[in-house]
Amino acid sequence: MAYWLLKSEPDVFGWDHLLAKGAEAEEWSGIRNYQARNFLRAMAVGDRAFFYHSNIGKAIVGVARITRTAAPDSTNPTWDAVMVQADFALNRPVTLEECRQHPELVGMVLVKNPRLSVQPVTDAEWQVITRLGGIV
DNA sequence: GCCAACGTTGGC
DNA sequence: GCCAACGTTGGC
Repeated sequence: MAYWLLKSEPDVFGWDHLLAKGAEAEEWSGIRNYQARNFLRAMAVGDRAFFYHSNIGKAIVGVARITRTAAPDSTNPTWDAVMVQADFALNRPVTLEECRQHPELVGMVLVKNPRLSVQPVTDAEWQVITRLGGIV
């Protein structure tokens, strides 16, 4: 199983919105960047993804699960989208600032390239962040 | 194929 | 609201 990080602007589509969908999956559409698209295509059903809030909060707030591999984006079929479902909330948000400060997280893509909207997360980074945030 | 110009993103 | 960083576009 691979780990990922998905960015969202909470005032557009936030973690609460995904949580509210419960067992219903949401199409992760709107990705218009080749690097991000390639990561979407590398996703497998069952992979986990951190849910990151940019602009407001600037923190990892929850864990989502990939429920469908990449397929044409319904809003623009020349691009791809996966389906995601809320999995667990974190006990507390793990902020970008914390990732910057943490010696094991300074190499994160989130820290090095915060603009990339779909990112890979290493096993080690995943363990550190879930330990920091705590799984509910 | 290079690179300058432009647009977008996101942290501050 | 500003600006730095990055990606994309288009002229050459």
